[in-house]
Amino acid sequence: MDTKEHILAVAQKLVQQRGFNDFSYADIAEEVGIRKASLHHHFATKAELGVALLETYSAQLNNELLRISALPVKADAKLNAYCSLFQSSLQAKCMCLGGMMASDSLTLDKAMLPGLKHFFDLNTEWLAEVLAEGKSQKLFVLTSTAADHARVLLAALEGALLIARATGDHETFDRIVWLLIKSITRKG
Amino acid sequence: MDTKEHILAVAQKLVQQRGFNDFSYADIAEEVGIRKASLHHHFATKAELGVALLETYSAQLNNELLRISALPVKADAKLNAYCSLFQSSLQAKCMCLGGMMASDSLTLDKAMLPGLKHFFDLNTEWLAEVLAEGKSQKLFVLTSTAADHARVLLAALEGALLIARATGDHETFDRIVWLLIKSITRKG
DNA sequence: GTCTATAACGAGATAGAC
DNA sequence: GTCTATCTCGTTATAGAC
Repeated sequence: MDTKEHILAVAQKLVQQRGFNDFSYADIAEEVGIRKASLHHHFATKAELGVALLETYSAQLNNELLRISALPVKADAKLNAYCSLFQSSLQAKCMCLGGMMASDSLTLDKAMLPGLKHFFDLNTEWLAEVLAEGKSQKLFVLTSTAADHARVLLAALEGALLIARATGDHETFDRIVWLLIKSITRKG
Repeated sequence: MDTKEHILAVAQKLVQQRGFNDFSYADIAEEVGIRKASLHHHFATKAELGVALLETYSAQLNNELLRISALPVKADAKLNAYCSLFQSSLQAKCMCLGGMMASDSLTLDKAMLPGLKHFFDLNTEWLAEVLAEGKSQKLFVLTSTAADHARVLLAALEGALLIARATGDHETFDRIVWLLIKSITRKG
């Protein structure tokens, strides 16, 4: 891993833990093992770093979604795998980077906002596909469009992660995920 | 309104817009019309201010919930009124103070965490009551306990507010609320 | 590409006069 | 209860040597 990737990895973790405005170049520099002035060679401004973080995070998500889509399983298992991504984040006491950036949205450089919107679109579009797949496999029963159910799922998972991480109540998170899946699963 | 209340009102709005760590005593002082040193007379430290903010926000919510509970309407209308609280927040480009504090949770003074947990409990307990009421009125069909559905509703509303405020997509927020309510509403 | 050094600013907090 | 003045520290960012 080269220095630029190392910086991005460290900064990503810091955003997910503290938020975009609550860590400094000094924090990154210490963990990467270089001086903070050197960071500006790779990312001239913090806004530039933020844009790059959103890009790489969306790319990481896309890789995960492609991996899940390629699994030789039905749609219900794919949805479970997607929810597991949030569960893993909670176990690491990390918020989703997109959700964290969203909470900071009013203070972010405007250059970061398109990348943020793109991240949420990536999630809902993939979810809508999996929901439609599950519907045609007679696994899911949807009471509205797949796109609407995708929006509800993403919002509920982001919210559940947000709350559970703050309260430390992992059981509540698991119950929310369970009920979300159950509520669209065909009975019997 | 005395000075202390004025400070709390201004600080609350700033938290809901920017987060607890992204505004300063200088911001409050300017809007209240006093010097920032004077703020320390009312709230010696920012953590003290944070604890007070959570207390007053929970008290405000409690007043709203009591008002809604006292309305001469059925449970479905009460649930609608609750969702409208989030809708109003979105229109003001404000996050829920609890949700915002939750995103900052790893950086908050530990004295603030019990008040934060209490805020979420207040929401879910009231929601569970209204859901149980609606079930006995044959308005709602629940596939799990009222408490579980309450958790899903709160998480989804917090998440929907978080995302919609960042993307500017108010229509998506409305569709999420509509589907959440529809999914527990008895058909016919 | 990394370094030392520093600029320029804003943060929370305190002392002490009025 | 509010003020002026100040302290100490941390922030992003830049200049210029190596």
